[in-house]
This record gives sequence, C-alpha cells and structure tokens, in this order.
Amino acid sequence: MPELPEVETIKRELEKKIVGERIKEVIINLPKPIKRPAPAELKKRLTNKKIKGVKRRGKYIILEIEGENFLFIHLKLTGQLIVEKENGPIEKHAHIIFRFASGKDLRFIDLRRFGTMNLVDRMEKFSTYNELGFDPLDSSFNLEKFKEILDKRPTKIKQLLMNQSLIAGIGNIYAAEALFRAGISPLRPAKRLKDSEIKKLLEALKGILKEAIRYKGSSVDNYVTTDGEEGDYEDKLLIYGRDKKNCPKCGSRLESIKLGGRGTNYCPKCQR
DNA sequence: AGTCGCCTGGTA
DNA sequence: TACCAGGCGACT
Repeated sequence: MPELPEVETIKRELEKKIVGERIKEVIINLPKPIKRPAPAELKKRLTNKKIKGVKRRGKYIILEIEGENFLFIHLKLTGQLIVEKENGPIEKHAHIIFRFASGKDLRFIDLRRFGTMNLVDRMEKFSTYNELGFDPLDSSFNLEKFKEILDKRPTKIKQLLMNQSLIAGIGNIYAAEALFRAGISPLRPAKRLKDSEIKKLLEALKGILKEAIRYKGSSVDNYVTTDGEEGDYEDKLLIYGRDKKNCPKCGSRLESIKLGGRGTNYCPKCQR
C-alpha cells in the first residue's frame, strides 16, 4: 500500500534512473489505468519524448515529459513502478510499459488494477491536484497550520489525517502509527485535541514519515521500490496490522475496529 | 458522513 | 468457496 514514504522512495529512485531517458514506445497491455486522454492519444503524445523530471504531490507521482506533458500516476493499493532492462520477462500484471531508447523499461504493474494515469498539458488541469492539502513534510506545514486544520472539525482524528484535501499523503498505515506514537485515540474528534496533543501528533507524524522514507517504506501488500526490492519499515510498524495482538508498549490487548470503512487498531490504554 | 464499486489473491 | 483488504471517486 504505497503512502507518502513509499511514493517518495519511488520518486527519488525514478529521478536517478529515468530523467533524460527518451521514450521510444509506449506499450499498453491493459488500457484501464489510463483515464485520460484516450490511450491512443497518450501514446502519440509521449512517443519519442524525453523525461524531464519527476515530482511527488501527496501520493501522486508526476512525470514531467518533453512537450508540456505531465503524467499523474497513482498506485492506489497494489501499483508498482519498476525500472528494468527491456528484454527481461514481462510480469503478469505489467499493464503499461514505457520503453526507452536506451533499452530500459519503466513498467507500471498493478495486480488489482486500481491504479490510474492522467496526462495533462498543465499541472493545474488535473483537478485533483488543485484539491490536495498540505504536504506533511513541507516546512510550511507547521504547528499553526495543523491547528487551523483541526480547529472546529468534528471529524474523528484518524479520518481527518487521511483526508487528502487537508493533508496529502497519509493513508491507513501512517495515520495509525502516528496516533499510536502520540498516544491519541483515533476516535477523538479533531477539534477536541489539546494544543499539547496537537504538537505531539505533528511531531509523531513528521518523525514517522521521515523514518519510513529512510527505510524505503513499508512493504505491506505488495509495495516494492523501482528495483523490485521490498522496503524495510514494515518491521518497525507498532500498531498497523497487529490485529488481535497485544500492545507493544503496555501489553494490553489492542482494539480492532472499523473507521470510515478501514481497519483500525489502537491501544485503548495508551491512546486516549 | 456513510456506502458502494472497482479488483485479485490470500485466507478462513 | 465465500469473503475480505482498501484509496478514492461517485453517489446518497
């Protein structure tokens, strides 16, 4: 499940591996991920173009391609972006392949087919881009801004953390981890958090995201880096996925509930 | 704010 | 063999 740390890891690797490469062919084995334009049009616009840069916004990877082309890629739950030699065996779910003049491929692989691609000629033309909230690691995202976001919102804090239009990049894993580290119950209405708790949560959030990036993300589900390697942060997760287990801090039994349709674990003793 | 649908593979 | 996971958009 790629969230901010996983997407950031992929972004940094792609920056090193594919900037400057020229696309000689776009192979579409499954058109479904291509939302717009029509697959044939996308092919036409990208063929024989150079990759100029790679950006990340929330959980989106953005490839900047010669000729005013911005390709927004969302990996959703099981998407992978792998760079490898073009003559290697084609993976079972390799839906879209960008074949470079150098003999390398960038392959978009997605078991569950939820991932998406949108090609636009200006960043702002991708409507979702304009609706994304703060990047939690950006220096402009400080205590004051975080307080403003929580202020007056009755939403449960975990759901607020995962609302991409407020803060962009946090998903189920890191929301749960940050709340555990900060000792805050996922059920607390956002507006009821005390200043001291908001401070703690912000520090936990930034800290965990940075650590996870250092470990190249968590390989929950089938996330891998652009080498096809797993991340190493999965072993550091203290609360996510620990259904029916005991709290790593106090030893009491963890609570497993559904929140906004998503599985949520927390320790009722350590998280208030 | 809650629910559904999109998907496949692992698990009860 | 039925069910569940889950980001996000669409819908209510």
